[in-house]
Amino acid sequence: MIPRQPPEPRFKRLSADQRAAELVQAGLAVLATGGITAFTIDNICKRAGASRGLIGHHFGGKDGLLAACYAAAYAPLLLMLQDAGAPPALPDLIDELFTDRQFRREGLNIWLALWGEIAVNPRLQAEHLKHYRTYHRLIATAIARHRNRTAADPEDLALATALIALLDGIWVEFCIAPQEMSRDRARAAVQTLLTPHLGPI
Amino acid sequence: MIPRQPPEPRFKRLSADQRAAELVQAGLAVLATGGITAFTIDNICKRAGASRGLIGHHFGGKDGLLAACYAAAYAPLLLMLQDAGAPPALPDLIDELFTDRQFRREGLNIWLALWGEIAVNPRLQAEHLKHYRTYHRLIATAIARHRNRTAADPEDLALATALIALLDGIWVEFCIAPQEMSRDRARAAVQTLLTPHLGPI
DNA sequence: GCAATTGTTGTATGATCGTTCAACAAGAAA
DNA sequence: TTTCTTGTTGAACGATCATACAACAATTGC
Repeated sequence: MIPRQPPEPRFKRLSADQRAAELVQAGLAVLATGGITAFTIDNICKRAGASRGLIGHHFGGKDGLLAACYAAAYAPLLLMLQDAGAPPALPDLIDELFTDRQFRREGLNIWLALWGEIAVNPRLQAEHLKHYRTYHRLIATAIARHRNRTAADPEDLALATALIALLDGIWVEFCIAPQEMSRDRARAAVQTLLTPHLGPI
Repeated sequence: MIPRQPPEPRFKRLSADQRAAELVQAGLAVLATGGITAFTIDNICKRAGASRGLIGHHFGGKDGLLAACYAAAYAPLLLMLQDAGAPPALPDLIDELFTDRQFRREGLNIWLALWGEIAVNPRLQAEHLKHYRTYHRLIATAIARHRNRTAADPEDLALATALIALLDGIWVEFCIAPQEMSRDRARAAVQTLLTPHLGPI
């Protein structure tokens, strides 16, 4: 008599939150690797090791997952800016942006993939605005603190706008021409343009 | 007797160069409107008023057309920087970047669409490098001239790198959140960050 | 006019796309 | 155990994708 094994489960059953998180991670990985054109149901589900019906079930469709991926792309940045309740000191903040954790092609590629889509997709544009405003306010606060102000004045807000744009552009160049925009050059660009306004950082 | 009209030609026959140019223009229009995901044979040929076989015939396939579109996207910028044999004076150059001709969402959207693709497409990356180096050299030359130098020194090159990144980032923000990055704010950002190095512009 | 050239058309093809949904099964509750 | 809830599967569907190519026709050269 062969002892009967309990049959191997055909799939693993996750909580809705867990499964959603795995699909988002897979979506981000696909965006980083192949850009927005690789963001397909097949690619994502294969990467996540899940079946094709799940994206519809958990996100209502591909667009829903894309919006969730956008929020997830912002998460590490906002977390770093908020994890102590307030943004870190500006020099620390900038240091962090050039660590291996933040300054990685695999991570930054995601922004390029998403920006091209946000520019022509009103729903994602609305989604973006919320995250951007939080992000901008936190950067402006860090700048104001660095100047020993308690609240950000218009000058701080304008400088935050400029710094955000500069970082975006650095990420673009780093992703499309790494030979020309090394981490050192990127850092030097930020130093050079900010020092006259904020002192040596 | 009805006088026999010469039959209406069923299509207009263009020279290879003309047709190629029309397809490139249609491709750019599609990128500006719908991003890289709208860059399909059907969309492009419909926009160009041509049949679907032509992209294969003139460019060998969609990838060939995309590379041609990338070169065409750079053309207005490089033309502006070279049309007098040398780049314009730096203040004029920056003024031009904020005219209606250059600072338009329809035009700048094209960059966002392409960047997301270049980041994950080695062939386009190689294509990009050529154009970028020309672009960078011209900007650096304009900066050197503005400082009364005959040739660009390392400081000029670094500042050119920073300025290019800043412009890229401004274009990104302007395309994905026009409410937050108006033309005036964009201009102010460039002024604020460059003035300490180049004097009032 | 006539033949050669070459730009153009549009269908056929097979692959892949996003979505839907009925059947299923894993785990929780009874 | 049995029932119930709900996460999961995967096939089916119609739409759309890029490409190939044989037939065609506008123009050029003669």
